[in-house]
Amino acid sequence: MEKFLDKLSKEVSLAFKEAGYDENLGKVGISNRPDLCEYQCNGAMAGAKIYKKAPIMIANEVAGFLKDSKAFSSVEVCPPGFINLNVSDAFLTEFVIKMGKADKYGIEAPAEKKSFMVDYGGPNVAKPLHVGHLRSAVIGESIKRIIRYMGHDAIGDIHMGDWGLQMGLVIAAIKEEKPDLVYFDDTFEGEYPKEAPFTVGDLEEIYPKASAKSKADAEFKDEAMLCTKKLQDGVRGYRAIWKHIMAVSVEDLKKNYDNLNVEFDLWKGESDVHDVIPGMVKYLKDGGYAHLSDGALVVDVKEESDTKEIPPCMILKSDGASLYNTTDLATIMERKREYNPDEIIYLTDKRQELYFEQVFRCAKKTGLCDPKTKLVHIGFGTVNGKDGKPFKTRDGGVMRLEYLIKDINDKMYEKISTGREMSEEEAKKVSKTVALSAIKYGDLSNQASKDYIFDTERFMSFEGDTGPYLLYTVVRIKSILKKFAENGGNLESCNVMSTITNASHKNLLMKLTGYNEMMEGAFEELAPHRICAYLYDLANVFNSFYHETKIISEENEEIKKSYIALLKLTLGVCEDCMECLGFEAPDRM
RNA sequence: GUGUUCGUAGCUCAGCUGGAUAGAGCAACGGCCUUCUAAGCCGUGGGUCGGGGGUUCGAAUCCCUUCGAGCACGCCA
Repeated sequence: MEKFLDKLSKEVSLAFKEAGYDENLGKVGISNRPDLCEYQCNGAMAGAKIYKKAPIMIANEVAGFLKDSKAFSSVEVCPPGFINLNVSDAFLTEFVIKMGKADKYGIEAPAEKKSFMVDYGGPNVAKPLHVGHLRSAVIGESIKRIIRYMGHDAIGDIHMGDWGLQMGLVIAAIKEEKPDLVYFDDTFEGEYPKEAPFTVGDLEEIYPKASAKSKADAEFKDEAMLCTKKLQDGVRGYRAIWKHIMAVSVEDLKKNYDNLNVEFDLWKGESDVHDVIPGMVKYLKDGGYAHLSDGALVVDVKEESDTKEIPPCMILKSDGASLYNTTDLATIMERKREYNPDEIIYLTDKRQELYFEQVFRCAKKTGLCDPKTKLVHIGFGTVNGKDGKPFKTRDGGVMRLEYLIKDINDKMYEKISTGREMSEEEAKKVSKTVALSAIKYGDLSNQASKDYIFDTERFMSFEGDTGPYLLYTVVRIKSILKKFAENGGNLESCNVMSTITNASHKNLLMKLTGYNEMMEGAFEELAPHRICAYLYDLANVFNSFYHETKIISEENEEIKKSYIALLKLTLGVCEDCMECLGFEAPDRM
């Protein structure tokens, strides 16, 4: 469905053309002076230079041709050459009526359906999630949903850190503590136990200890490296214990991501490409792409247009071992082979920007990646505490995501269960829903690339630009619709009609018309915060309308039904926005 | 050092490809509930958009410069 601003622009462009000017000057935008008009066109001023004519004259001529336009109820020219426009009720309501009937409120299926892979989450196996993992999960999930909503295909891949030294450290630590375990007996030929000899809790303790020990104890570090090698070489027992670590850890991760309403299609990791790395390295060598530099195997990725020094992309360390780059390149290769997507989107901390630039260039240059595949890195900023420094616990440790979420859930439960009549069970469920919106909206409403301050109190507030405020607004709408139905009203029979009763009514209609344009923008820029801003604006205009307008008690039956239809539309738009952001509203709160 | 991102109200942030008087929220103050959830709405105060220069009819936005902050810059991920 055509965008509303484009429809208005078409009208004005035609007037420019009729007046003898370039029709491209007729672009209409939302007014930045709502006290003067609803929409505005500044083309006359841009045209002044081209036609060597006073802008006010051009504007007046154009306005003359707009007199009969059905789209506008008023057209005014203001010095130096603004064309101020008010949209006619009929034109506006006609659009909203069409929008209400259209699939996805006027968002058309894409001309060309594309396939995307979204690489997000990126947790490390055997290590608990911390606040840093929040952004990747929340933003990535939203981007995946936006892509799907726009009618494209998206595969979400968690891309775990499940290989390399970190696993060797864990295995070495287990071995040290329980050297008699059958996994470490090289002569053992039977079947390994199905049960893991440890729990998630054990793993969470093992890793930090092992990591610290390896730094102080050289012997232990050597052992860890040996374990890593044995694992990678496929030694039976080491693979078996690794599988236990994976199973235990993945189960826990699933639980955690589940709590965030984040869902992955693929649970792949670095280990999945281990076997294809030798082939890839051979390909890079044989193709003449890679060469040795200071003992390491690298691919040059400099380009003439560079304004900065881009170091080569390292394929193998000087000791011949693979590294992050190696697995990422191999993953690109495998993704090409298995899915050949049109675009791969990576969500990581923005500090990895240069790194991904190197990897992308290398993948393109060497043909590991299809030339048509677009590789995109979305680097997000740091989550800071109230002091503006990276978010920490009170004693300065890393804040575990699980505890953070639990803390917010508990606080929200307290807030919701006091002063509301609600069963404990419902209050728990509702507070979890509201808490999730607080966390996700708090994160997503900031531009991804910027650092932001994680202020629990502010995010959880029901006032202002917060998730709970939006949910509250949606709950209000639901409540009215419920009441209407309880009073015997038929929701299906309600239609928006062309009467506009007051200013806030019109504002609501106008805000709704911007939906498809906003969503397309959010998709093109992969920017969930655009949806947040729209949702907040929409909630505000709705609340104004709500306070100015009695809906259930409206006596004119037709107008009442029109209001109800408008509420249904507003609710639908809000729900679709929230769906794209990855949270939802309860029925009451 | 090189590159890069950023600097907007007391605080947290918007501001799309340059447009009229720079916007929200929080905090402060003042109104509005016999009526659909007042967890709301309406209003008041608060700013040399870090500084300086330039391009333009017109700059928070584009260019240059300067100050300040963060981050990255081959064997970590």
